[in-house]
Amino acid sequence: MPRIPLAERRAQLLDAAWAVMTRSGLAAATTRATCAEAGVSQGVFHYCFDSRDDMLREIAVRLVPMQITAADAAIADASDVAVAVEQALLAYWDLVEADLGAHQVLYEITVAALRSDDSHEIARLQYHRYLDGARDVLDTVAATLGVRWHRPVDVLARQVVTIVDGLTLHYIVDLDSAAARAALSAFAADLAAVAVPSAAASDVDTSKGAKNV
Amino acid sequence: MPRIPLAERRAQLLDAAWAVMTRSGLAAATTRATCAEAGVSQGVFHYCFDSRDDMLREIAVRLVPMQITAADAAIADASDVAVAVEQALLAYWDLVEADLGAHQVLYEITVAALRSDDSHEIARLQYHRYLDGARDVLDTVAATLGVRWHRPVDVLARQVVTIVDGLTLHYIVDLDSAAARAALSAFAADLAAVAVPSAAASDVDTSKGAKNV
DNA sequence: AAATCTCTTGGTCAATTGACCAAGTCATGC
DNA sequence: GCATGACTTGGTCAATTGACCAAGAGATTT
Repeated sequence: MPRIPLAERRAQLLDAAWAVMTRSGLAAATTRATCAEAGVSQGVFHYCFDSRDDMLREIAVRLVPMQITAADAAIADASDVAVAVEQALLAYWDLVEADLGAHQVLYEITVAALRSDDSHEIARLQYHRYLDGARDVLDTVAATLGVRWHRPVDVLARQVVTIVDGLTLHYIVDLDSAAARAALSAFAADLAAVAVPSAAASDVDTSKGAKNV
Repeated sequence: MPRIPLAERRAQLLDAAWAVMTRSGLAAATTRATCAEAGVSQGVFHYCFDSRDDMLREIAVRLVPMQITAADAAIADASDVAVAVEQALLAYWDLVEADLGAHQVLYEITVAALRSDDSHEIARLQYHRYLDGARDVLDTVAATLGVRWHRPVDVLARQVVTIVDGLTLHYIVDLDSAAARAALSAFAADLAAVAVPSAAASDVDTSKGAKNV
C-alpha cells in the first residue's frame, strides 16, 4: 500500500525473501511466498526484479560481505596463541549457533549455485572471500602475538575454512553443540602448535606490513 | 520391453536415478527423467515405488554403506603414524576426485533431507556412520602402529569427519586439487602429532613433533 | 488352452510456479 | 490543476511435475 521508491521496495523484498529462506529454506522462497512475506502482490516482484534468479543473485551478493566481520575483535585481548586461535574460532562459532537457519540456507545456496552455470561463480567468490578472511585472521594472530606460522599461510587458511565449514555442516545435521565445541578446541590446539616464536629466535620475514611493537 | 521381476526393475530404476543425479543433480532426477534414463515409461515408476520420496529414501539407504569401505587397506603397510594417517585420508580423497558428481549429490541429498521432517533422520544416520568409520580407522591406526591417541577418540573422529567433509565441499566449489591436498597433508601431520607411544611396546619411533609439509 | 497374475503402456489430472500484462492509483513538478 | 511517471493490483498463461489409471500384453499355473 505505501508508496516507496524502487530501491527501498527491492530491499524490502530481499529482506522478505531472506526471512522466508532462513525460516523454511531456499526452495520455499518462491516469488509468491516472498511477496506474501513482504505484504505485496506478485506483480510488484516483477516490477522490482527481472526474475527470481535476478533476486537470488542479489541476495547472494549481499551475503558475501555479511559473513566476514567476525573474529578479529576476539583475538585482541589474547596473550597466548592457543587462546587467540580458540577465541577466534569460537567467535565465529557463536554466530553459527545464534543463527543456524541462516547458515543452513548458505549451504543450500552454495549447493544450488554449483548446478547453475550462471551462479557457479558466486559460490567460488564466496569461498574465495572465506579464504581471504581466514588469512587475515591468521596474519593478525601472528602479528599481535609475535609468532610466525611454521607452515604456508595459504595452507593454514584453507585448513581454517575447512574446519569451520565442516564443523558447521556437521552441527546442522546433528545439533551436537558439545561435540562441535570439543572438536573446535582440539583444532585450535592443533593450529596453535604450528606457531613458532618469531622475534627472538631467528630472523623473520613478515611479508605483509608490520603492525605492532 | 523385457519382462523382469519387480526387485530387478526397482534396482534398475534406482541405478537410473543415481545416474541422472550424479550427472545433473538431485533436482534433475524427476520421475520422468529417471524413467527415460531407464528406458521405461512413467507408469512403471509408480508400479515400482509408492512415490518419488519413496525412491529417494531407498537411494539414501543404499548410500549409507557405500561410503565406508575406503581407508583401512591404505594403512596396512604404513610404518609411521604420520604416513598412516595421511595415506588413510588420501585413500578417501582419491574417491572424491574420482567421482566428484557422486559427492556433490551427497551434499544435495543431505541439505535437502534436513528440510524434510521424514528424512532428517537419514542425514543424521549418515553422519553417525561417518563418525563410526572415522573411529574405526583411528583405532586401526593406533593398534597397527602401537600408539595411543593423546585425545579422546570421539573428538578425533569428529575432527576427521570435519576435515574430509570440509575439504570435499571446498573442493567441489573451487576444484583446487593442489590446495586441497596440501591442506590434507597438513591435517594429517596435525593428527599424527596427537599420537603418543603406547605403554606396551615402543619400538616405533614417534618421538618427533609434527613434521610439516 | 484357459485362467491368473505380473508387468507395461500411453495418456490424463491437478497443483505449483515463474513470468507477465493491462489497467488502475497516487505523488510530484510544471 | 494537470500531465507525467512511479508504483500497484488482480488476474492470466504456459510449463513442469508428481500422481495415477484403465486397458493390454506376456508369462505362469492349473
